Amino acid sequence: MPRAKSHSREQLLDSALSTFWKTGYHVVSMGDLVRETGVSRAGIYSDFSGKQDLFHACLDKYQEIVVTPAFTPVEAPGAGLDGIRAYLSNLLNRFEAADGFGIGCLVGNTLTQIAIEDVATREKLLEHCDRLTNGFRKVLTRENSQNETLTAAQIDDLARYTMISVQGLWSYARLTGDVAVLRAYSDNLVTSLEARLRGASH
Amino acid sequence: MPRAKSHSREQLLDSALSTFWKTGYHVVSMGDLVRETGVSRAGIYSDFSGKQDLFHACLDKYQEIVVTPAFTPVEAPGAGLDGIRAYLSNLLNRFEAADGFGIGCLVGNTLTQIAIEDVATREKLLEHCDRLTNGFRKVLTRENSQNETLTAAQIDDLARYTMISVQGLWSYARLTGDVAVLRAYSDNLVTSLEARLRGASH
DNA sequence: GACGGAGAAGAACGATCATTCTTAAACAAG
DNA sequence: CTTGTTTAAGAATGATCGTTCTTCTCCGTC
Repeated sequence: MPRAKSHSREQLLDSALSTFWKTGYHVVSMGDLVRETGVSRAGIYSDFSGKQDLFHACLDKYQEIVVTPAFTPVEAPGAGLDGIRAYLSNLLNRFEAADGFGIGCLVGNTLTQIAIEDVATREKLLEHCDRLTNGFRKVLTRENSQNETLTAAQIDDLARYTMISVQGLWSYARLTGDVAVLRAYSDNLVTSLEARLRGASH
Repeated sequence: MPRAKSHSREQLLDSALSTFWKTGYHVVSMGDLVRETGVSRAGIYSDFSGKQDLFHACLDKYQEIVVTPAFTPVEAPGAGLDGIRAYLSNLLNRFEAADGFGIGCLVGNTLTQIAIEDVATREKLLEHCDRLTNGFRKVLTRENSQNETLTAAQIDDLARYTMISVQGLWSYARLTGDVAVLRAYSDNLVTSLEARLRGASH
């Protein structure tokens, strides 16, 4: 009968995820991961084929334990603009609780760290962005269905606009510790969505 | 009499800048820099005390040869929203000319790459963000002076909103090769500024 | 032509990287 | 307790990192 593993793959992933998230893929060394996760080198290599494999697993874990819970208000059936407000508000609350400079979004951080040629990683990042865009699109489509102020193409652009703006928010969150600035940004974003849906361009 | 240097410090900086910009600080090795710049290791170390010193000089050079020319329409005396439009349009044209995935903004890329503790670099990035914010604030203040639709504090927030949105734009530019998506984002950004200045929140 | 000094080139260095391998401890089965 | 198997731990490895140093070439001067 095989011995039970002394370390949990899930705990390893949790710990590695937060290390990659905070510090970035290239700066994190296997030695760092051994120290942070408490799992030996052999333990890590028995579960993953290498650093990149572990990182890709962390990207999946990030979707599971960070994005999915945070994005629930947007992806919930029947969600409206309030869902987007709740999503942003939750993220800002967590930023505030962290007390200090933010670590941004793992996906956004990775975006600027990976090589142009790394198509496997890029694919994962695109999936994340599409997920956000799709969530926003559903909400905006629903909000637009009453007045039909905007065309489907405009809703499409506005959904991507929201997604990219969120990327900007988390990017800048790495630079500032001032949650008020981020809240002001978030408020302005929601305000501009409201204005567009109300038909402010006419 | 000292011999003339065979390499130009400016050309070295130009070449190093584009290498850092494309690939990122940590991934670029001194060997890469020697190959890309055509300057020997000794040549580089005679002009700069090390990799980080060279990188900081590249950040300055970036301001000089990238940000300043691109941002002229916004910083020009008397510039209005058209200045912001021209600024965004110029950047997108350059993106399109590059033909492929964008390399984003060196400052935005660096944001997610540096360690939280690297205060010297962080300071330089903050300066850049403040410069953008100040430029946008002047334009928005001017546009707002006619109707006084917004308070000074609101203009402040809107200026930062614009700056952060631009960060998001360049962040996502690393992921997509589709300039139409970026143009749509840029259009939406300007539209939302117009709407706010017109007083769409009432 | 000979000499002196400065710059270019890249070999050399210690440190550290991701990965592999060796070794020993820990547990189930008999 | 003994044996067999599987894991954990960290030493070993080759590659590569940023940096330094040596070597050689080049050029102005006498």
